[in-house]
Amino acid sequence: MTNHPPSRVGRPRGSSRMMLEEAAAELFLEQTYAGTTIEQIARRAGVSRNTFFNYFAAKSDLLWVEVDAGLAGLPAALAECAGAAGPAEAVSAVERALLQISAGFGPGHVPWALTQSELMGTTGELEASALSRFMALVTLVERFVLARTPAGAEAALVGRSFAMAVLAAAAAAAGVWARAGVSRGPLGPYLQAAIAPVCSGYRAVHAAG
Amino acid sequence: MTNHPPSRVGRPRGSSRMMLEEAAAELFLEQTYAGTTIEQIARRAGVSRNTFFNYFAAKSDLLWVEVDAGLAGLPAALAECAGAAGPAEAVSAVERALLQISAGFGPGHVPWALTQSELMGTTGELEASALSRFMALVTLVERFVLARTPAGAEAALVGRSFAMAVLAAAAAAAGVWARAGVSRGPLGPYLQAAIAPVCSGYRAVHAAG
DNA sequence: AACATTCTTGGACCGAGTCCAACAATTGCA
DNA sequence: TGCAATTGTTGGACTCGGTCCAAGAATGTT
Repeated sequence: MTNHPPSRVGRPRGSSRMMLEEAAAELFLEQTYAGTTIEQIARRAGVSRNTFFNYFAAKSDLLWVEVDAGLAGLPAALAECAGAAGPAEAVSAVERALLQISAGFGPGHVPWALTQSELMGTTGELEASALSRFMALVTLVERFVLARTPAGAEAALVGRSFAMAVLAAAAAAAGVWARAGVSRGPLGPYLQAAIAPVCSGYRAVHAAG
Repeated sequence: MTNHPPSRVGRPRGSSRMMLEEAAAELFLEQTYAGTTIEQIARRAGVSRNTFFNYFAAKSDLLWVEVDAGLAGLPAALAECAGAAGPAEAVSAVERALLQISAGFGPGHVPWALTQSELMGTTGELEASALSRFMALVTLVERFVLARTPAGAEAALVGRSFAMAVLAAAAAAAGVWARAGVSRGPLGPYLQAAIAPVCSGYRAVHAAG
């Protein structure tokens, strides 16, 4: 990725990023997310508070490192299905792409954002960070579908509502999966059960329309 | 509601609440939401900053007064359809209840939260307030549906994902409607087109399952 | 009049996030 | 070897949303 050939001008970055993530993980376990301040995280990582903002734009970003990494594959997964011609095929492509992404999440490591989601509502930062990620995915999916939908009176509305509905269902699946405890298997089946009805519903609309 | 018979003990409230709303409305028009501080709102309303928090728990509450008022009717609208027996009927009841609520939103007054929704992402408070409201509705709808669903392996997952999907589609409809400009008619048709596919998709699952 | 109750207010405080100006560490070039 | 240019790090000051508390103001009750 950002694998600069070892010669780069300027002062090299410290090994701070991973240390910040680890320090945060420890502190979140000890004190919960809301109970730890950026100052504490930075200090435990042996770094100044300002350096923290050099690596993360917001405290809440720490909760989403794993999720963001997994979701970064969505554009590529969608591009693989770029051949999809009509709107119904586009819906199916989105369905497949989401399932493919979910394969990256095993029962072992559950992202912070999901485990601490029960504390959502107390802080508000969590909600904010969650929704901003959600909306980014929405525009991605929406664009993919609209590019494969003939223009029509309701095309924009249906495209956007499908994007939001299918991603909301996916989020629901992730939440239930995370709360399922140790017995949870892979995320895939949860996701499948959650989004299939949405997808088939919108496929029917496109087939009829 | 809080219609105390005129005699009540203690110092009476000033007429502050409406003045705060009006002051905020003016300032949001002049300076946008993010550009105005609570201090300014309070001062224009002729009230101290602390008094503001006596009426609103957060600055973002000001964006949702109309929406909250409209959405307050959802429990009642659902209760009207409480006779619904099975899960498929419950889905239809939710669909009807949402449409009934939407009748309260005409083309004239569009809530602040929707008009300023394009600025979402800059502040974060907006996202947080939006998601917390969304999740409140989710648990409402989820409970309504689950109470009418026979227990089963996937019942919880399907119930929650339906709730989130249908409300996400509804939110999409509200967003598109708000952005439609002066030519927008009533919200109802938008909502109808957005949530119908979701509802029919989940109805099919329940009919088959 | 004294009192309980409720609203209002000022002030102090916290934490997230921004901005800026200094400083440190490195590469590249004379 | 020394001198830029570049980039990361740091401290400090600042803004703003939100919380907390203690004092005061305005009412009803006894």
